[in-house]
Amino acid sequence: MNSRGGMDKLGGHSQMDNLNNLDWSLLKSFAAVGEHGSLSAAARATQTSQPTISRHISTLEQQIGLRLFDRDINGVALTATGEALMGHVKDMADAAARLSMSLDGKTQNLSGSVRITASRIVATYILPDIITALRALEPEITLEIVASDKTDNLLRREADIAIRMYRPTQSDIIARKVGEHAIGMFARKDYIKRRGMPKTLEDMTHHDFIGYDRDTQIIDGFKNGGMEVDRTFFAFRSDDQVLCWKMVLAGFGIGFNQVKIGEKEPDLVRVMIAGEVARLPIWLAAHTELKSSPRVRRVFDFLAQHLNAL
Amino acid sequence: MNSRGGMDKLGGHSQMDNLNNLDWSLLKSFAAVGEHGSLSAAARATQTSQPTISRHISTLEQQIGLRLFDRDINGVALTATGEALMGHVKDMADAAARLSMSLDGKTQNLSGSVRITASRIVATYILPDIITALRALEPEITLEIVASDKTDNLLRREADIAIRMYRPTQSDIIARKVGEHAIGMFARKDYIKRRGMPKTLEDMTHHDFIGYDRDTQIIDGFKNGGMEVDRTFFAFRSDDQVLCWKMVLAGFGIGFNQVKIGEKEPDLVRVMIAGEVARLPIWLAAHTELKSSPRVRRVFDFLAQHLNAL
DNA sequence: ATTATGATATTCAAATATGAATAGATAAAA
DNA sequence: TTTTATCTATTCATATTTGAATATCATAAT
Repeated sequence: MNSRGGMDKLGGHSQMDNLNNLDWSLLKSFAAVGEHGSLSAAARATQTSQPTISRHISTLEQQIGLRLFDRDINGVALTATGEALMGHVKDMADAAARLSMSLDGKTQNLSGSVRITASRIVATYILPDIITALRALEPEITLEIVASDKTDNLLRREADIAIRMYRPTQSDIIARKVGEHAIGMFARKDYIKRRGMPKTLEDMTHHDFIGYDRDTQIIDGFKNGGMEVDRTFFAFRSDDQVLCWKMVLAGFGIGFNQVKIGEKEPDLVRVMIAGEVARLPIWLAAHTELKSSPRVRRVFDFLAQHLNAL
Repeated sequence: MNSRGGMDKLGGHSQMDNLNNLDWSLLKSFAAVGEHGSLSAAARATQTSQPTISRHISTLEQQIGLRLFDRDINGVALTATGEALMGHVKDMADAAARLSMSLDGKTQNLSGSVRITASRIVATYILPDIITALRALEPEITLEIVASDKTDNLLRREADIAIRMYRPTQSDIIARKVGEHAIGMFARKDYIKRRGMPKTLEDMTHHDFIGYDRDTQIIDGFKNGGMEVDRTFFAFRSDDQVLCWKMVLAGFGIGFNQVKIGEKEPDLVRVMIAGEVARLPIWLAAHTELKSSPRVRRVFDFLAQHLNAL
């Protein structure tokens, strides 16, 4: 088209015309760059190429006559202007995500993919069996698991279904509590042989514990059991739950995990002092718009049923 | 690009990919068609061409696998699906409009155009003098007047500034009451010569009145003056205020208008029975995002000052 | 009957946008 | 130091998109 070129001619309201009639494709690229932090990442996310994104941003900046990003070699950073405008573009992206989800509910077939987000522990030790069973029943459904301990954004459809260990709070979300997992203490058999099996709370002070850095659930569990501990109580700390579990499997000391997971490991033995350390609720969450998608609903219900059975 | 073509191949989640990564240009066209009611009108509004819009809609429908519009020879009508999705697309359009307005505030020069919406009466009889004066002071500013008795949508930037005879209620709007206009009765001199000048409320029942069809302000004014009338009291009714005024100028009977306007007509004479018939407030309104636009602010303040002086 | 108007779909030459390849530049890793 | 991995910008042949022109149909006005 030649309308863009035509705007360049001199005239009182040429700029006004441009501002009022921006190309939404450029805005989409702008949103993607703002969200992913680099032109390349935005290109990957939008399934285009980096030169395309680069030109889109340049064109947009030229049309509005303002710089949106400071470029340097490491990537791009929003200018103050870009920051101010990003809010509006994000609103557009949110609406687009809702559209996409609503759309999904209108295609009345099961085939397609469903993206599930879960903590790395759950994704690694619990989901494989469940989704294998589901896949056998529903071969039309492709499953994708995002194993991440950060909170994914269901409102943006970073995932279709989230499995969480706390009550979801975002609005526009349907959530269902599907069960609870007991948390227990485990150690490798040879570690216990070497250091002895603790029988009382007092015994525990002579052992090496593996715990989480910022997550206070374990500490709270001890408190409920009648033992005051703080972060320094742990000989090893990390917020990477899988790493913590690997430390237990390596025989470093006593660590924590869901009872069902620990009991599956033949090399480990459960350390029982005062029953369960804690009980974690299991919540399933999905976006409201997706409740009419038969595919997502099928997976949601299946997960609810099987997580409950544990 | 070839990514669109690539989506057509068979595969479990080919559709999913499409839905999640829609082309925002197509959505813009969809929004425009939904808003303007025809492909051609949408093409005019988006400054593209009708074939482009037609293809955009077709492509979008093909990608999502659902029909959005029923076409017939008179134009297009949203399907149930289209209706459901239109809400989300409108959200995008609203966000885009806010972006555009916010953007306007960031270009720190006065040049550009400002669109003012006002009733046809105000646009015809009051604004010309004011904007002529403004234009002399600010030659960089281009002014555009949308003379319309329907309520324009400031949230969508159908206008930058609205002059209204009632308190604006939309949110995200800044409004300022800038004055009041007295409403009086006027008739052509030869009509009065022929039919006599009414002196009392009683006299008025022997005259032909020109009034509005649905607008009850005049009727309310009579009520306040102590005279109960209803719609049938008027010998001629129309909601087109300019047409009503033309009827007065043609000598059909006694009509209503702002005193300042009526007094300017040499052929007319004011009919005074119980003082003013009514007082109408004058409000100026603009979108909050525009308060930082120097151009719009300049016009807003100028209008406030000069409408107040009347 | 006839014309004028306004709607959408289709065709095709021309304008435009795209991505693979490449260059250049930095930071981290070996 | 060299290598590797990431960035962004640019080039250019190619694929895509665009709009003027046109066809076709329905309705309104003359």
